[in-house]
Amino acid sequence: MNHWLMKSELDVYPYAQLVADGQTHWDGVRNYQARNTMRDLMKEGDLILYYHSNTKPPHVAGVARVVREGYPDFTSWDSTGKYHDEKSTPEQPRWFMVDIEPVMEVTMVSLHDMKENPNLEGMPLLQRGQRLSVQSVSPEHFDEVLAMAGVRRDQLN
DNA sequence: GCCAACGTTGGC
DNA sequence: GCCAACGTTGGC
Repeated sequence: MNHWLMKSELDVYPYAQLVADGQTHWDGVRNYQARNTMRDLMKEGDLILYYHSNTKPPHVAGVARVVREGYPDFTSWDSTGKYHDEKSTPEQPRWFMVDIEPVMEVTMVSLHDMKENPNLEGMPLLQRGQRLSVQSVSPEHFDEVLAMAGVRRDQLN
C-alpha cells in the first residue's frame, strides 16, 4: 500500500466537509506532477494524510482513503466552471482526479510540530518551497504523524 | 501583506 | 531550446 498527503485550503474544502459528504472527487488539480500521481500511482485503499493549508497553523486534520482510482477530471471541460481548461476534452482529457473517503479525524498535527520532529526528517511536505498539493509519504512518516496525533495504524477503520 | 519557490507562457 | 516575465502557492 502507498501513502499520500493531500492539501486542501481550510476555507475551501475542510476535512469536516469530506466527513459530511461521505466521499468526494478531488477535482481542480492543475499541476502535472500531482496529476500524474493521481492518474498513475494512487490505488484503491491507499491511505492519505489530509492537510489543511492557508490556515494558522497549517496542519494535518485527518486520514482519508482512495476509493476510486484516477479518472478524467470532468470539471476541466465544463466551460462555465472555474476549473475549465479549453485544451481538455472528454476524448483527450488533460487532467485527472481520484475519489476519496474519510477514515478518521485526528487531533491536529501542526506543520510546526512536524518540523520539530526528527523522525520526520526528509518528509517532502517539510522541504523548503514545497508546493505540491498531492505528494507521497513514506509508511514510516505516515505512522509517525499518526503517532503525533495519538493514533495507531490498527485503530484506523 | 510580503515574498520565496517554482511552474507556465511565449518571444526569440 | 533558452530564459525573462508572470502567475500561483502557501508559510510567515
